[in-house]
Amino acid sequence: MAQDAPITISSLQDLADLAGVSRATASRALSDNPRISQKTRDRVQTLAQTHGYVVNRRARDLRLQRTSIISVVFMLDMRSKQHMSDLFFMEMLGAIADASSDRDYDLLLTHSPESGDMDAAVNNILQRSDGVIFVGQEKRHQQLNAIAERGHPIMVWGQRVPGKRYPVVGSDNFEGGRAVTLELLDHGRSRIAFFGGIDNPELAARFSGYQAALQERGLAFDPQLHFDVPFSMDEAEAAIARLLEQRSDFDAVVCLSDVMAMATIGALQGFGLRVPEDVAVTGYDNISLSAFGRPALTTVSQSIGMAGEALVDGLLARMRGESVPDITLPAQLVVRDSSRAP
Amino acid sequence: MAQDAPITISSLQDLADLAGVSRATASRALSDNPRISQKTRDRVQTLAQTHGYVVNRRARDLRLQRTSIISVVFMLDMRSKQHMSDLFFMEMLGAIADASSDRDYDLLLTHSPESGDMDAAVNNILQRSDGVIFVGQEKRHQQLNAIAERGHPIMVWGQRVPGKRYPVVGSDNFEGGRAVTLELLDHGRSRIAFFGGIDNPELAARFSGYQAALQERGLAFDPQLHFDVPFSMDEAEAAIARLLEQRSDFDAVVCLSDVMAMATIGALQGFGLRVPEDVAVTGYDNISLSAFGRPALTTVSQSIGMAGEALVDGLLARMRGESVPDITLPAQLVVRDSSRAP
DNA sequence: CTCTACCCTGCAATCGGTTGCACAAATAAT
DNA sequence: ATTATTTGTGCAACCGATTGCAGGGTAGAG
Repeated sequence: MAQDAPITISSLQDLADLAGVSRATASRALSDNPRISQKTRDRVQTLAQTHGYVVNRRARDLRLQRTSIISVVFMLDMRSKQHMSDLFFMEMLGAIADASSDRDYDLLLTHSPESGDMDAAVNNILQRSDGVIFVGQEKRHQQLNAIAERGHPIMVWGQRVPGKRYPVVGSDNFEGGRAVTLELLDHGRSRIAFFGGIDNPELAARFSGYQAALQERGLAFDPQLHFDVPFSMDEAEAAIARLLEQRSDFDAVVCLSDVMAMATIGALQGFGLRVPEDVAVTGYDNISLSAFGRPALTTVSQSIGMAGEALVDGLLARMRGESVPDITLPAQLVVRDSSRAP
Repeated sequence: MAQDAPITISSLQDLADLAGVSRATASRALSDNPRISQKTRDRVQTLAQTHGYVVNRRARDLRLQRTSIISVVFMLDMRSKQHMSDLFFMEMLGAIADASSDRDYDLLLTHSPESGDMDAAVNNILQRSDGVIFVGQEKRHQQLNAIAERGHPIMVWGQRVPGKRYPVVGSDNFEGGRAVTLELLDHGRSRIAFFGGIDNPELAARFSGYQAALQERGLAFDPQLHFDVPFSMDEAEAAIARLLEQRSDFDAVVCLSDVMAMATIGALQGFGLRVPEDVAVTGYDNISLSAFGRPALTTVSQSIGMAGEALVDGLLARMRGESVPDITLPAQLVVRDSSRAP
């Protein structure tokens, strides 16, 4: 502590010189290689500490044939306009960023893959990073399979779909859809509409849960009560407004996302209907804003923090060549005012 | 096209062999070095094209003593709980990500710097990247100055403060605060409260704009009408609720963020007041959700896309050693229902 | 006192590029 | 025809690490 370093020490060679050993020994000492005597290891490590030396990652990566970078690709279907601005994606990004940072990997955030040249884009990404996490599988199931079969380490946030060749982390969408529907059914609602497209596996699973809940309580599913509402808020609100002019013979709405639920509440109120007195509304995702709408939103919470860790850990395992089991995280019902009994 | 490559070509050496030149020549040919004959350049480049060869970034970076990485640090003050979940930050992140990706730089997203060890964290970050973009200066002005003086390339999203030694990109917070206040004043409001802490330069500038607007219309500023509301929604709503029990002798509220405005509207409605009939409310940031609340939010739009580009371009210029002027982007008033005339 | 065994440490190649300098071939000048 | 100049390539060092293999020291056995 007392002897402050007169020279700056920026390379392994400098450190080795200072310790009076060779570069090789210094390298081994830093990585606690047992071939180096304990005494030497301690000395080198202490020296590194006090002089604030850290290994140059790029050089190490070059030698070790890797990048220490994980890419994240958000599979946003442009058609459905489920934009980055959807808070759920942002919170997921935060979770993945934290998890990868903890494990000493950098995060490469890639812009949404365009329609056609997905393959080229993916190749580019794979060159720049050691592995890729895809958030959402949308309708790209085939492409994901192709990438996985080419031997590239990937993990996918999404739903287990038959015939998939890649490991998946997802939340229990079926159970989530079921739970939220049962909550409504068991609190006096009986004509429950379902808002949202079900053209990707995750959403389809929530829809199945919704149908299952109806069946469990002895109600028949009425196809008339399912509406394919777009994800983006402006389109959603317009679509719902249009819908309300035609019919409003329901006393509850299950929405596919919190954002959509907020749009729905807006449209309903604009139409003179009270929430939850006239119509109960539920969302999905439990984004941080959902507690503060008027009324506060009943929703389903996905374990985003755990998801981030599972995705990153899974990817690291894949990179080591291990096989990774699918993981289904619990979906937890969060009951708030918007689904109160009428 | 016809002659498909039998061998995979993954290194510059491979490419050189294929072209029948040395590694050095191949390297120069790819970078259009005039010392290499046009004929050779074309041949090598075509070969690289058809075989899908791209240079290994890490190797090049190692040689060129750089990283091709830009770090982004969100200066979130933990005390004020202005969390990542605030959409404004997320949208800013997206803009920076797009801009840096366009310029062929990767983005390193770093977790919020903890209270004390900021210096260590920053050093670490600087080792990993060529430059840093700080979003928000909070009360870290001194630290930013110190970093800039050490010669590290940085750019800051924030407010021009006296004595700063780093280039800043920011929006016209004074004008934004002024415009939104004038809008209220000119539409029948006279007792206008201001919600939010002003303990960082950006927020202070909005507050100044608010005061200036009052003065322009001949009204005195009443300190009683300024409330230091926390940024996080739950705390904000609670604080506002508490406040309303004490006094409600105002007919409008200027809020420091859209999120805060939504909390305010919630609290007001919960208190039986109508928005905008009884109290008008305005936000700031124009996040994508703000158009869909009930009522839709009057707010101030910051040019986030331009900001991302300006920050990245500025940083690249700093990295080249150029000096960079401060940039103030326009703040644009967006009028919606929440500020309609009573 | 010499020989074998074991423990540490260092030499040097390698990862995949970039670039100063030298050199050979082609062209121009005398 | 010989020398000076330009032009196009290649050699080899370098960026900062990791690691197989070989060699120097020391200790224990004979």
